[in-house]
Amino acid sequence: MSSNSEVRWLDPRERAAWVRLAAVVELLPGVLESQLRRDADLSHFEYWVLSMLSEAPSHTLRMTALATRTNATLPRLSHVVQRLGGRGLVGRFPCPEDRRATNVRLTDEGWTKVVDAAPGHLMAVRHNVVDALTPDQLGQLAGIADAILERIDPGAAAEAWNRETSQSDG
Amino acid sequence: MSSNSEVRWLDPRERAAWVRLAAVVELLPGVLESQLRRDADLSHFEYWVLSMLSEAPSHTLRMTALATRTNATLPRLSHVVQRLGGRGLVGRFPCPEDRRATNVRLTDEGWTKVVDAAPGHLMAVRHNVVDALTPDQLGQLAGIADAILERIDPGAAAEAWNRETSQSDG
DNA sequence: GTATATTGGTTGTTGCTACAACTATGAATC
DNA sequence: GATTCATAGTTGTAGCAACAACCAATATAC
Repeated sequence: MSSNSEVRWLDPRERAAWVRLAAVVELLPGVLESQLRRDADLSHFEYWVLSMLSEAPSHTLRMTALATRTNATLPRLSHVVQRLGGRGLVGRFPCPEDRRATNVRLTDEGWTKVVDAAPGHLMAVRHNVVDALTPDQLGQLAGIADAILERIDPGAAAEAWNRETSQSDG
Repeated sequence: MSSNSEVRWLDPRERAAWVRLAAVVELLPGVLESQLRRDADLSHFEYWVLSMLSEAPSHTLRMTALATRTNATLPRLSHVVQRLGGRGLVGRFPCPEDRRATNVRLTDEGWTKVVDAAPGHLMAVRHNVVDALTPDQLGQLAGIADAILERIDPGAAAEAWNRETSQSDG
């Protein structure tokens, strides 16, 4: 089915980079996950959801907007928001302007939750990633991750970049 | 519970790097996963397992060794190997030297499977990662990922490095 | 030689995600 | 204004992973 002779295998440099990235991608989520689970009873994705809401005007976002900001599919987000709603951390109500849409808003309890969880999570991110790198490496990482994102999700990469450079658009 | 004033928040540079890495970590597995699932009916982890076996002497490895090489826990590996065994891709038999241990060996069918799946997977890795980066970035990535691995799993990082530099030890 | 601890692995339970099917609203076409 | 298509989101099902409990075999202590 496949003729090996035509395949460009990875040379040692390429292989070294790929094996290490694969290990990071495999292990890093688990590390952050267990810190949050232990200290705040939150999954990393749940934290990200609450965090994005906490940065939004009125602590409110539409499902679709929240989905793109969290790199999630809509079904996945829907389930997670349902669970968070059951715990009283967010509220859901139909959008008055477009009645297909639903708005998600952080409750007071949810706000408290993020504020309490943030320092610990930040410490974990610092310890395992940010503070492990030199300033040069930090800049390199942004460029590298950007290049990869451009391949795996061209639209989202560009959109996220826009959001970041103009924080206050609708 | 937490006094915000003492927390060192991420500055824009740090935040940019972290947000992008988080997105990569969130999205990359799914991309590779669906390519393998579609083309070879294999999860990325299953592929990794078969691949590690294919590189081992006699296509055989003990569970614990296979677990460290795939960054997996033993329970997870056990389930996966059971499924792969059910599909006839690997065989399990007790280790004669230590009867607590079990050896896993790639079957002929399993070997064929990896060989057929490898080119497509390699193309995906090239397209989404390796070929997206400049030679400089490739070197930087290895260093960055290494630094992160050193934090999130010190022992394994060192061990993997040893394996890589001396391919033929027992 | 027996008791205890450690190592190597398996099995069961629970929770989350992916995928697919479905409902409802809005927009577009005729 | 009825029909068709697209958009926004929910719900149900199946499969995988994490965690904990468990069993078996080996090493160690006495």
